[in-house]
Amino acid sequence: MKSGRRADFWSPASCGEGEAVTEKSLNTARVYILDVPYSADKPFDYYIPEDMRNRMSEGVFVSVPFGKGNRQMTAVVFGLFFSEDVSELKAVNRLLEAGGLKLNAEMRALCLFMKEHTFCTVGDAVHAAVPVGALRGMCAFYRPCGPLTVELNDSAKLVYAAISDASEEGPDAGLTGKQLLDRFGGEASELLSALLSLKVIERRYRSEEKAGRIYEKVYTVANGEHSLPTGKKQRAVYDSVSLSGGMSAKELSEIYGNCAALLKIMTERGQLSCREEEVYRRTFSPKKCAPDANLLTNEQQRAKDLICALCDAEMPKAALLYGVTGSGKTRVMKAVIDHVLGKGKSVIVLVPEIALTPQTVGLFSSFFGDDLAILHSGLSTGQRYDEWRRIRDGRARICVGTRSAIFAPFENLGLIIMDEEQEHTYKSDMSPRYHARDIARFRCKMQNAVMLLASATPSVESFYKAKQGTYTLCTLEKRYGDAPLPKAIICDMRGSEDPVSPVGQALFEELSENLERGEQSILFVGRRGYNNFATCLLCGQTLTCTHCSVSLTYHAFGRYNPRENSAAERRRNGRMVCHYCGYNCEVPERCPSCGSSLLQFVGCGTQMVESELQRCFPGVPLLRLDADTTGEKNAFEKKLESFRKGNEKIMLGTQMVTKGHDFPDVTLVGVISADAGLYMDDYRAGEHTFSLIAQVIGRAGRAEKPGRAVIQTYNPENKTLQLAAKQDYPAFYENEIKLRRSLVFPPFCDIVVLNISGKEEQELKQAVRALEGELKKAMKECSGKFPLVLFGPFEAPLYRVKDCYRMRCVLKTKNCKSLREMLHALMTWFGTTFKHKVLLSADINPSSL
DNA sequence: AGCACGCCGACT
DNA sequence: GTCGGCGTGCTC
Repeated sequence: MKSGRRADFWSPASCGEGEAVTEKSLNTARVYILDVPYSADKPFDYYIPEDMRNRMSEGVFVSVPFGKGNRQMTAVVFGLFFSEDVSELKAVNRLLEAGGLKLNAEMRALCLFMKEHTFCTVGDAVHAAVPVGALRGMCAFYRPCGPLTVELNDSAKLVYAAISDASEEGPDAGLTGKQLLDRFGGEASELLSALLSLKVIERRYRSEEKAGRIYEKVYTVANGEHSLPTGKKQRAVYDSVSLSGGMSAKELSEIYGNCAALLKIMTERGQLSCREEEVYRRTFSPKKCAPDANLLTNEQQRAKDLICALCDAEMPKAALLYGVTGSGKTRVMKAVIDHVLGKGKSVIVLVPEIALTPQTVGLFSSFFGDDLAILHSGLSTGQRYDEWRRIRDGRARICVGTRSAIFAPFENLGLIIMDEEQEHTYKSDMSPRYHARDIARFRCKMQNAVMLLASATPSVESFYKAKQGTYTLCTLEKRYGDAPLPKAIICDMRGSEDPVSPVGQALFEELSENLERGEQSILFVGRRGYNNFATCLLCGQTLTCTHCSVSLTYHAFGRYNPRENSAAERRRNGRMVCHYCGYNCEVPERCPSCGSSLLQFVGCGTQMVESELQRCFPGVPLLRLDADTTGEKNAFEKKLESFRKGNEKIMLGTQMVTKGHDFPDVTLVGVISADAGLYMDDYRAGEHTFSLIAQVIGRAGRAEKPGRAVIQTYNPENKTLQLAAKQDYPAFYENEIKLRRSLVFPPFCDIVVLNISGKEEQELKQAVRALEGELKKAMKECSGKFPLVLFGPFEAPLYRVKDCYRMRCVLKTKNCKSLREMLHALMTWFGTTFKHKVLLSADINPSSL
């Protein structure tokens, strides 16, 4: 372990790797137990039975007895050492060796780092870093130990026979405890332990079926001397096998039809030899194509050289590749990846969402073929496990994926790329609440690799670091082929002639023009569904979810005329849906709080825009892209492909339309309402809006044809919108950083959000009061050590979600060791005081407030 | 999280 | 005088 060993987690005297204690045998394991609550998440020491010592090493998984009831818990060995007195220690129960799962020094250090920085347990960190397929793959099964030597009674004989039969199938075959129970009922467990103690059968571990491995017969030309086959088909098969250096039975049958018998004969004759080889479930078919000349412009070449020089330094470095949309960031990235792979190192490429992986994968698989692995949460357990193992076993050298791919088990990382670095999806909002960027920095430090952030609209924090020189700044200013930036019009909707229509006059004219010219358009809508919400004109109440304190959104079943705005009409045509918990109900006829029938539907979502476009442009094929229409697998890619082919002339949708590949025929982009995110009570609202608008506009006119953009707003004088329309990031940044400095927001401080949630409102309030007291006490003790300002406690912006009430405290502070220690103590205290009735979580610099 | 220890109320 | 409530604290 290079670093990461801390006095608070390790007692320095007793932690010995290569220390003098190796003279004596390492009889003690220091482990972290998985699945314990935060307050019990600390190292525990266990005695290692002698017969286990030679197989024991740091990073292995073990099963240990824990607590008064000696429950069997899975644990990870973090240290091995010698103890004089082991009388107080319990013994490790068994080693969990199945699947060869082991956490190397880097991963162990990373888990401790995550514990310290995100206030999760080591177990949470391990679960984040290791795919479930590998973790839960510890499934016990029973096999006979050699020939039977003792007399058994009748029922024992039956059980033994069943186990023996099943084990014939292969080295990993046998019967599991559950299978035995199913077959022999309750007495099975007694018989089982009797047979085990007689050493008639043994217990072994293997991967569970679902995440297990798949094997295939692979044929190669036999080594020894042999006659060549004479038959025509045999000869053809033989030649194929010989030329390819090895083919699976499946591949051969695809070419030659059923040839199982033939293969068997040829193997028996000694012409071919057959071995079982593992096949990995792949998520895409790699197609390697001829290396592309990859000509870079001067500017791109300079950026590439700069980043490659960083990579060659073999030091932990970070760079920010900032380039306007269409400046060829991908080309630079590809060139740098080639350089790093050329040095024999591995690469991780992170993309912000699953929907974007197919594009990136498509692009990269054509370059890197089988060297590419994919990791994201959309894969099945088995697929993810297989891809993960391909990386670990050195069969893949580049990994593309979403946030969790940052844990790809490479041991010789040269480069980690984060595309669209500012995206909030890189921050996990479940425990462990890590930011992929922090994990990337940690891994780069451990492996002397380079972290490359890429974006057209970097986060203010990252750009600040680049300006400060913490990150090396590489700028791409020219658009590809010097294509001009789209001409953007800000359209004031306040004086709109038709206040009902979400499509203003300017946008309507531009759309008509584009349709006439046969060119494509993209419209961005802030929200899915139909209307934003329904309000009562009499009492002013808004229809809200019965489980969450959010307004319900009206979703129409099919076509709907926005002008027929009566509740009765809507009742027939749709339902009210909660976007947080999925709750849905009929449209009420009367206001639930005052009983009036004056329910008014306001705001607009994707469905409404779709209806309106159908009304404005009858017969024009439209493509709607939002979470409701991309439910099925691959729907997103299929729809994009269809649009690329020109099947539809107008595409409308949520965030999804803002990213993605270039559509050469798109010359017009419209933002239906740019105001949505502008005035949220989040200090990053401006940054999000800028990034979103700049990205949508960047979709227009990437090829020879110049692009236009229409931004509809009720705040035309807003500076962020004006700068976004001009794609002037530097000016936006200067503006924003001044604001952040004067109001003291990141990067000039760190923000900690303490979330307290519980099902019982009274208990929650009580816990919050206690927390406030404890916090103020801790603050007094810490005063002077680091800056700390407390805001709250107050109700969270979404006070109620899924029947859970949520309160929060916000701290403006500095993320330093003393702060983390204080929070650690606070979390431990809270956990033991309130148990699971009320939950406390700490989130440092959350993605949204 | 579980599980035990422990200190107060309603029963034999 | 005892059975059982769940508050508090520990788990190598």
